[in-house]
Amino acid sequence: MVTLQDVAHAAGVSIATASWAVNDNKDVRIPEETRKRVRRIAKSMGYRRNALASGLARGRSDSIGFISDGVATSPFAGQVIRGAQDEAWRNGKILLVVDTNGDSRIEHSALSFMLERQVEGIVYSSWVHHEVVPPKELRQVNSVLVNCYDRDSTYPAVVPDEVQGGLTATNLLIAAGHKRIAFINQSESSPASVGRLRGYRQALEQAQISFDPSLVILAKADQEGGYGAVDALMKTGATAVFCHNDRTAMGLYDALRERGVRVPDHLSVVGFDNQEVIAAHLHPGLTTVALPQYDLGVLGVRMLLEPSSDRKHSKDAESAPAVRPGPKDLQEYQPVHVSCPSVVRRSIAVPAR
Amino acid sequence: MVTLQDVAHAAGVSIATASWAVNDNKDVRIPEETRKRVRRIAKSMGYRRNALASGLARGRSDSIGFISDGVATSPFAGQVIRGAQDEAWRNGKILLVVDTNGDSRIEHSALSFMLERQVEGIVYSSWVHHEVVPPKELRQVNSVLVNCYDRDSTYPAVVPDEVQGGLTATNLLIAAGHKRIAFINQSESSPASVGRLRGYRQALEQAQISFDPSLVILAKADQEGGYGAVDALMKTGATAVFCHNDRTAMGLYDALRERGVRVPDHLSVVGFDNQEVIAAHLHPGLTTVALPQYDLGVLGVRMLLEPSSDRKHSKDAESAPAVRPGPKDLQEYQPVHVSCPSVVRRSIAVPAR
DNA sequence: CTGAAAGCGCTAACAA
DNA sequence: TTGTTAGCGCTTTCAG
Repeated sequence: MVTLQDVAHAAGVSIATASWAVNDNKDVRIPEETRKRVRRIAKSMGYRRNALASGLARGRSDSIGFISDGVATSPFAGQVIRGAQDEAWRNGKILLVVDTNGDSRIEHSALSFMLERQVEGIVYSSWVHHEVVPPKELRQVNSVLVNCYDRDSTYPAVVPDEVQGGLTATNLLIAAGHKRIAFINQSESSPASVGRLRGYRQALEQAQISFDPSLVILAKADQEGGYGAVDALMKTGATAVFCHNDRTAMGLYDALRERGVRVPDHLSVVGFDNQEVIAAHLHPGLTTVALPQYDLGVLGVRMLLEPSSDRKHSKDAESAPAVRPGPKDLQEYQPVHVSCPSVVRRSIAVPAR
Repeated sequence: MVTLQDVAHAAGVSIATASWAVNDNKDVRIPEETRKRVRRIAKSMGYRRNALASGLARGRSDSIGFISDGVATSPFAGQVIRGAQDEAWRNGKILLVVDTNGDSRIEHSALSFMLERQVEGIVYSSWVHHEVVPPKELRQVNSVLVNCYDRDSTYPAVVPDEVQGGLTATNLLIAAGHKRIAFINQSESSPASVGRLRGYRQALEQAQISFDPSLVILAKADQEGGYGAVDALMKTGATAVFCHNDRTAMGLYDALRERGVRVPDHLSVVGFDNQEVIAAHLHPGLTTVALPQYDLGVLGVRMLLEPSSDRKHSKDAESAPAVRPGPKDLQEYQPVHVSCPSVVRRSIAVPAR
């Protein structure tokens, strides 16, 4: 291994000068030619800076931790991680990734590992949008929650805008002229199910369509759920349906086909997630709303790297007068909601009649 | 930040003793009580070793690089990365992950980044099994190819056993009693398409069924390909079909349903990949062969960490007498083939007649 | 403009 | 058994 010392020696300059030349340090003026020469020699010798030594000396590691409870489990997380990586990259940082698989023991060791490695921040992410109680070690370093949030908003967080997403999806149907729109929602309560429902209702309201509770059907948020919801759905007499997610829509497609109901001629369908191997490949292609996974990743590390103080509001005694004392000096952050764009394909038509 | 020095000071021991105590070094005997005390004090002070300093001093980083051309693109890669991570973890190493998205510029910088960070090895992986020409920097460190291989086998590599997979898939059909088995293969030539075809033929041969070329249909390896292959398939009069992958099978399912052909009553189907959000959720559930993604990851880092010399064969002049000179001192490795297990669901039945 | 030198926090001889 | 100390490779004052 060739060190900076070797380079300096070979170039006949001091090690300090070599360092400056190699790092192209602007704060110090060394003749352009010397700089060039040193760099050339360094390259020819195959010099490569030792990031451990450099990091130690500078007190920074140029790395940031990324903790996820499931990269593998879902195609989703992959996009988040990619966004995070790209943004980190742009800032000269590298990602230390660990997938805890939801195991909190792994989570703790992962955190130690990262902290020992002097990460400059940690992105704590979940593959499903939900509330989490982050391990306390997270406080020891700058960190942000992605696709999840803590109850008291003591961490900055970035999540998809479920309400807007639900609104967008429903509007797609309304715009096509539908009035009787069913909603196969996730039976389990979650940010997604309540947010999307709210969006659905907002859209109806804005279109002056009165909300009919019998139009919302609860089901498990996967193919089996969608498949099983078909009877209830047919009974409603809806001309269109908003499915909680693409998997639900996929299951529904199957059931509809078995009944001879054609999409979109007999029934218009809109999904949610724009899920990789599914949405674009159903017959007909599924119109849906995309989860902004990549952007979540990007924003997550961006927030880490440039802690813009304008986004946070210190919880002062006036606005919340001793109602819930809580940890004294913790700030309260406004979660960032990233909007979910629509992706139009072929599953929507004007109503039959 | 509390350093080892602080701990030593607080405990009234030398810094060396503190180091030994904290790291539970067995090579040196220090009284159990001292050891305990130091560790207790360290913990109470919130001491955390600086991995940069420690790594620098020891000359190791306890980290390994993982380069992929697409974690995000495919649900597959997620599993590989998880396997790699778990195995690294077991050995006290952490993964530096970067997804190059197939961009060779990113690839080069990623390599530099990793090399600078003194990674102890690099796993170079691809989301689709194929031949690659790895960047030469890979030679500067211990590294292994995962789900890909280089032409001259100058790197250790671990790949799925496509032949065995194709054989297994076909045997599933044969075991159910099918004789006339079609194969919708990927039109593009790839390790998967040639391997699986070979497996298919081997299975037929072993079952004494003669190979009928008209039974193999070429199609794009996705839903659209499967969907479009239905006409050709029906013409063959096959009672069963082996699809190149699950996506193909999914598309085929759609087309069959539109024609009123029922799976498995009228036609038995077997896929390949056991793809996450698809295989288990089709109607009926798709019997398939699983790609051993997780194991590929595990084996990759394992091979990195314990370079077992029994797996490699130096290319000696006798066995290959000057035919292709090639880089003199490069070893030739035998790629490791990981077998693909079958996953039985409901898409296979005995032949109709 | 350039070099000497003092660390960064930790490990591992080498002494004691 | 424990402490002293010389680095690991690089950055960065501080003098020259």
